[in-house]
Amino acid sequence: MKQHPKRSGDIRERLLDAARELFVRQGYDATSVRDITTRAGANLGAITYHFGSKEALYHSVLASVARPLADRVAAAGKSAEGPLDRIEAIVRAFVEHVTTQPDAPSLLVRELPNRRPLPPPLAETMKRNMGAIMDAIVAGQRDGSVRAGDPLLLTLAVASQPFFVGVAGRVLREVGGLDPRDPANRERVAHHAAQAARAAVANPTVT
Amino acid sequence: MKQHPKRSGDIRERLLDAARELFVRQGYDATSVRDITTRAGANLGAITYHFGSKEALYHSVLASVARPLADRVAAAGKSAEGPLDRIEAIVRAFVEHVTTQPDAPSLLVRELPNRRPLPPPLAETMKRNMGAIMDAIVAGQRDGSVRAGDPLLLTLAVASQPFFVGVAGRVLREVGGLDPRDPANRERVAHHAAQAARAAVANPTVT
DNA sequence: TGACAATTCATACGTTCGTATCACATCATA
DNA sequence: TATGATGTGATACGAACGTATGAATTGTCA
Repeated sequence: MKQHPKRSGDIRERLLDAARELFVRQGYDATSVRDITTRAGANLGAITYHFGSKEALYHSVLASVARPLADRVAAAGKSAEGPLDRIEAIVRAFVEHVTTQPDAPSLLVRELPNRRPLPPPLAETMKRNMGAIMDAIVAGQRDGSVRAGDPLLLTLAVASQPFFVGVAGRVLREVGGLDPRDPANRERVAHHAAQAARAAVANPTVT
Repeated sequence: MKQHPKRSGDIRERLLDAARELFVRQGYDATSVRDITTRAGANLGAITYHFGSKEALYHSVLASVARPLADRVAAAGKSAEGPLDRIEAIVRAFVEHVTTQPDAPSLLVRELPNRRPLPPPLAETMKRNMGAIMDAIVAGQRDGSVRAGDPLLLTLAVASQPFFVGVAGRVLREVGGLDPRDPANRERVAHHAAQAARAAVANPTVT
């Protein structure tokens, strides 16, 4: 395991952690390399040394956050049998991931309105997640369990649920006094989002 | 109409417009007062003079963008009769507003992950919009047209639809080649989101 | 028209930013 | 233990930032 001559992974990891927390909370521009290195207990030059630049560190953070989410969603998409159950499983996995770790949607959501192209790790995750959902939608339309309509729009209707939960968790907390990170509530929120997603795309003439 | 001794509203308006466009596209931090004043054809000091500070200008922009959306949604919430129709009308109004003018969700979505309190204009609009939806939900639960469940979570399921359309318009365009700003598609997207929202909260035992 | 307030302008100030520089410490290997 | 690569540290640099300042201009009333 010791590829590096020294055990250099230490500060590198701490930089990644500190950067993730700060980027999530304040965004890229509002977070200075001094903020990050101070919080990581590292020297000012550490980011340049380990990552080359602030932006490269940012992309590393994105990758470290987005990849696990996409993996988990992809796994959920393969677990269940029927298309509707698959959709529900995907949404549940998404919500559970996102309520324990809202980093990915927070970061993604800051990038979406930008004009610039999405950073590659985010774009890839987005594609994988929406692809998993759309596959289930198309399969469901074939066997009649999902109602007719543009698969892309139906996918959006499904994806919006868990995504919004991740981003609007703060609203739930402030307006409704309901913290989706609390394990007691998490199951309820996940169940609810999954049900809503299922109902939104299920074929009414069958259900 | 001329409250101001001079017709000073000219540059002031241009500053608001330029700032809105840039804040939407790049966010607050990535937009400098020099960007704004240059684009508005104004002097560097114009923002300080007319608004006092960059942040005050930002809040003015937020108010000018968020207020019309909340007004439109509130009006839509009063137009229809039954709770489900009201929900559908709200979502339609929301989507139509947001596809022609995605500024409000773009700005809001950048603020949501922040730790700091929401800027007042955004918080107020958020409250008004979610309140309008929740009113309809509660009414629908009373008359049985909306299924049982936490009204807050059902509200979230509804609000996520139009909101996500506003934010993910870019994704629709890039992944699916479907531009929701195109009037031809707008109606389809609005209809679709409204249907999805209705299906997500409708009482299945009745429908 | 003359005077005064409102506005626009050019420019300066102090701060913070990301990165570069180069000296120093640490450790594996010979 | 000498050596050389790897990592860490203190500090410097130039650029960009938001705002302040005071002069020049503009427009409106007496």
